Amino acid sequence: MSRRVLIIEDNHDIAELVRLHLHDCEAEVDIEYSGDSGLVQARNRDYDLIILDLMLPGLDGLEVCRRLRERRAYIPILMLTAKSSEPDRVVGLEMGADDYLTKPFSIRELVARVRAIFRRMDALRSGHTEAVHLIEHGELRIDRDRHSASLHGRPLELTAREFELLWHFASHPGRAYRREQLLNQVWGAGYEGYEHTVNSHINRLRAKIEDDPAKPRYILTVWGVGYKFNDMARNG
Amino acid sequence: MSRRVLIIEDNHDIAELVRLHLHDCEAEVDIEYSGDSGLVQARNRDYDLIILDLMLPGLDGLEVCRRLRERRAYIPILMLTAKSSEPDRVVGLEMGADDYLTKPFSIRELVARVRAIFRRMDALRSGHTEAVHLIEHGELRIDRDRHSASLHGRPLELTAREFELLWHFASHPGRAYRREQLLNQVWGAGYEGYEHTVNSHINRLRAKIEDDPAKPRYILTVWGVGYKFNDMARNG
DNA sequence: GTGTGGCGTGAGGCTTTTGTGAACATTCAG
DNA sequence: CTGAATGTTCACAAAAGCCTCACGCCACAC
Repeated sequence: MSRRVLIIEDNHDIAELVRLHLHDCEAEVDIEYSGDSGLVQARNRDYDLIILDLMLPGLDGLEVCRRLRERRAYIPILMLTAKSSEPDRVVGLEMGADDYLTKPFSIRELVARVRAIFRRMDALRSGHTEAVHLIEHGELRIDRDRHSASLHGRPLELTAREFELLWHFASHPGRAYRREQLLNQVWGAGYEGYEHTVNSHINRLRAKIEDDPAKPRYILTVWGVGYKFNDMARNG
Repeated sequence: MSRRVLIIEDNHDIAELVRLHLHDCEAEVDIEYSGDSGLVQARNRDYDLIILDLMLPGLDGLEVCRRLRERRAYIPILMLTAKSSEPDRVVGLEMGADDYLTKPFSIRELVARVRAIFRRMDALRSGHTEAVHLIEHGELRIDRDRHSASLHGRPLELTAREFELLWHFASHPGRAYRREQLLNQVWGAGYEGYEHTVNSHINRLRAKIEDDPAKPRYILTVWGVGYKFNDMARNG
């Protein structure tokens, strides 16, 4: 559960159906049944996505969208509605929606579109620090231009994959990644393979950069989740 | 602001129609008529958007998408195709498309979707992307990205399940949950198990976050109902 | 062809987590 | 005060998750 989704939808069955399926993409889902409460909740917490019905009791869906867009922080909005005419779709998109899906909808397509939005957010978020070309953490130096790394001043013999993995971790110290995310972000979106593959590479990487691979100082295991790069200033 | 769009589409009429209308949103448009040349061109210049037909001479559209996605730089891709079935759409989106529009299409809707993509890229590029996944209640701090929590500044050693449970509670302070709800929302919909399991985890969680587990300040018991996160307690 | 290094997968063994049972404690109604 | 219902604590075995090592495949260089 690494994403947060808010569903604003007065039809309980649809809302529950969507919640159920979004669980599969590791999303934590809240539901609000009216426009007013939806707007309040959306402003109350930070969501990664809002799925918005247009015909709502209380505040109209378009109005909810407009008010959300007044704020600075950008939140993706997916409109899910029975208003299926072309002008409706255009208005919805112009009003600030990222995507527009009409009822009746295929739940699999909805999930696919939600995943597309998550993927994009991930890619752009991690691309943000891409301008940096040299990272130093304690005795560890990683140079993107030279595509090389060194520890205690001694060069490390890393393979391409190991380097990418290490770079990805070191670019976002402290942040925990699940194996699925790593496969997407280091191996490339749409990579089909076992999550166990990640273990293996972590294992080889640790053998090269950790003094004692059994007690790693750099790449830490987050049990039941995945791995993260240690950002605590713990020398030893 | 000038945008650069690449249209990869073998039907000259459609390509020209789209080019014509995208001029309205100040876009500079290139056209390639085959998959191979499209891929080369896409890698050759920096585009803000690629509009991709799927049924192409030479390299297949899906293959073009896949190869583009291998690269680190993220380019939005809008698939525009006659393949209109639900499985086709799902495959296209899973393959890395940002949007999927089927022929015949409304040119106004296409333009609206393109503008939505531009708007989003602008917003994300200007840095308003960071949804902070952090909750603080008094001395309790919970960080979703780091998948860690701390109390009085000291880190807590929580297991994955404990963390999810705490996060769920802290996300909705004051709200009481029945055990059945918690099993559904934290363990996942459709989880089969005893409600007593929740007790056990609450017990372990309290042992870690409460100064005196017998008199909890954070996670309170609601007799005959379940548990709730205390939203009153501020000072100890 | 042949050799080499990198990579993904499989299997076994180990550690941590978690669900469950049982005993004990608390609340509440009458 | 008593008893039933509900909640808490603790221990333990099963399950899940992780680490390691080794094997075979593939791409590339020679």
